Amino acid sequence: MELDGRKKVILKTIIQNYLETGEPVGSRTISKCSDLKLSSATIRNEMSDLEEMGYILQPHTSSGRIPSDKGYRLYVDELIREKDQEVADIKELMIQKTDRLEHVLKHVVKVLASNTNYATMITGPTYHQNRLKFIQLSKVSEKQLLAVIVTEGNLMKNQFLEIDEPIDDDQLLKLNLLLNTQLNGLTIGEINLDMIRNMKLQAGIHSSVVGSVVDAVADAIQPDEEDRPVFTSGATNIFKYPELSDSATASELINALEEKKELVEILKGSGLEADDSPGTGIQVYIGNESPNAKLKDCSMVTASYDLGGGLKGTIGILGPKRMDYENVVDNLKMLKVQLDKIFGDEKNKTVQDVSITIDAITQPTPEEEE
Amino acid sequence: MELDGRKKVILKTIIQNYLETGEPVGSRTISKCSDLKLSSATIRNEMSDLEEMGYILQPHTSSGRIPSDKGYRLYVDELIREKDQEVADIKELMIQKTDRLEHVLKHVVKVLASNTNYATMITGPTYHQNRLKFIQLSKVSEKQLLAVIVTEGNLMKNQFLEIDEPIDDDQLLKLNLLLNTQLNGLTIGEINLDMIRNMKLQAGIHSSVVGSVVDAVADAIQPDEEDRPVFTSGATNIFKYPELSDSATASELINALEEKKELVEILKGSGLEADDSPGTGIQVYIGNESPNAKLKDCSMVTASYDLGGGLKGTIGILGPKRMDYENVVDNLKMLKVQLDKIFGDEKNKTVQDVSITIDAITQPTPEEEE
DNA sequence: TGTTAGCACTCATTAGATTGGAGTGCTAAT
DNA sequence: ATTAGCACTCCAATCTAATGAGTGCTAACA
Repeated sequence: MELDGRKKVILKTIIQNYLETGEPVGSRTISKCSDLKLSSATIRNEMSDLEEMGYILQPHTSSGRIPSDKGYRLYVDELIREKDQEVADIKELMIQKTDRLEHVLKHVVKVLASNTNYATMITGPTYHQNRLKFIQLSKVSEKQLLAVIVTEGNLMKNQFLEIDEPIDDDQLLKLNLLLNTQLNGLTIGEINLDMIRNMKLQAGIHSSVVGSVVDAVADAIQPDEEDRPVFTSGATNIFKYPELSDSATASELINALEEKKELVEILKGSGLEADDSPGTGIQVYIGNESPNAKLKDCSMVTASYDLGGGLKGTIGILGPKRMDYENVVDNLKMLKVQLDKIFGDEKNKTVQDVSITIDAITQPTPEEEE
Repeated sequence: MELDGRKKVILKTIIQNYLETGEPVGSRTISKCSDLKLSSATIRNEMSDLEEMGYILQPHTSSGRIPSDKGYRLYVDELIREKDQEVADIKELMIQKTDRLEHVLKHVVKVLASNTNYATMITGPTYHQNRLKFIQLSKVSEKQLLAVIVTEGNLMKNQFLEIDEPIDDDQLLKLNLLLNTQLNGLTIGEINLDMIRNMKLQAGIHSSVVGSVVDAVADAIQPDEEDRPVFTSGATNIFKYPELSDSATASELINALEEKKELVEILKGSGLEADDSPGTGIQVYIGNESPNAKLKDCSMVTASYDLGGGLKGTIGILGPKRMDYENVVDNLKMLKVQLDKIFGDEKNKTVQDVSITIDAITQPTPEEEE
């Protein structure tokens, strides 16, 4: 059997109708609202075919049809192909310039959640290859040093170091010089034991400090994948969709949103695969296509964002299978544009804002616009 | 009418029974399981009295009785009085020494949630009066300075400052000296315009830098009450209690847990009032006693914790009114002991661990025990 | 006077039975 | 190829009756 034009139109109508109502849709409904002037009987025949082909299914004999995962998939693919052509028309999102990326991210999920009425999530960016840029040891008290480590993306980390014996200003200066000359511009992978031994040798009595600093560096430069920041919003939106709001399903979904670790896993995966479908970077998972079994009754749309400077993260939207894909995809595209607007223009500034969990940095040039 | 001993026993039995089952409890049940050898008829009379006094109520004519808020209140007050006498026997909680307080807090809510089967939340500590301890400006690049600001609790903040004209090492040293001598030991309230003007004068051409630094200081020292860290866990536990898991209620509760801002508000309030009931620092809100209308169908138990060094925060447990108060109170007490164990012994170390949102600090003396 | 047994009554819950209607599949006519 | 018509299916909503846990009250009892 072949999926001719008419079948496609009917399928599309069925899906759109189902997206709105959430109820199985019958032949008569289609016959009325579709542009095709066909009687319900004809539609029935077509629907019968569509069912045979696996695009729609019947919850029970003699109820209307609902789209199958395969049906959704066809619809979404088609939809996204169309969307690719259009230039997304950007309604202005109310993202204000805030002083920390963390805030922006929180804001983004919130806006997105209230815009779409689905649950949303976003992961903070990661750096591919983080290089050391600057190290500074300062003496805070007799036996305590403060190490400040700055990496290329201006990710910062502070750490106190206890020292056994006092160190004078001159020695500290030398130590700083040593650390900076030796380690500057390196990634964690490039620091080897040889170098460390070498440095320890040169540092003399303060070799233990070098060890501590290197440890701190390792930490700063390779931030825990484990507690990569994830923000979620609109979890309660799930309750707006009856098919998801029974106690068991809702519990499972909200649990999934709560388990940040799993969430990161899912979103990370999405980000990678996004390379497949070029152009948009938007991925749609329908039902069982999802990497996580918990989400088998939902759909999830993810998009990876890129703030330049190697900063990449992922946004996700979680909703029922009968999600308004069109709106969601639009929103995500719009969001990308917005983020670019905010962060894209000045590379330096962008990167500056980005020390997420690790540090609080305020906008260097405070252009107020509240 | 008077609340004699027998009535109290009966009330307690009713409540305990209801805590377990969640079902209205009838006279016959009480007559069987209570130690008092009384017939159901007698119990009925007593129950009738208790109802008249407002301690219990009937969902509808001819169903068993359930405790009213007033009944719970009596029970909880009595219970906590008892508990105060006992020394809580501490089952070892699986809190490991982690390297960041943030992790500890996250862990605590998680453990507590799985221990109690309720939803839990915790706010990070705040400082009452934050004093400046150390300021360091370093040159990162030609036109960029890095300001590191450390306050008394070792709360740290980094901030980049853009400068218009280059500054040489000597000048930087002077600037550092100036800032430290002038501002050291002050709270934000103590820095006045006069001082700033004075400093700007002394700084000469770099007066604008002083301004930026002072701004950064203000930020660091008075961290946003707004985005005080709050962690929640076990939100899905509410689905374990039928009386809370209908779609509307669940949605409202989970929403309440999601709205961190409101949550902080609630918990902050609790912390303050905790002074009333001395000794425990544990507060119980039953139903409408809660400061937030959203929680009117639940109970909430809060405890403020104190890590020394002016570090105070609040833990909260949210569950149905028929919450196992005894267990919850025990758990909270135990937790306090645990937290003290971890953080209490060495003041310095405690405070060190605490730069929560602002900075990542690892344990200065890494006593591994994994 | 406090306690108990017994009885009539209430009312939420449950299971069955009934019905209405939306929808299908099939067939025959157009 | 399309459509009208009819018989059939089955979910969902409504009603009914039965069940049973629980109460309040009264009268008897220690």
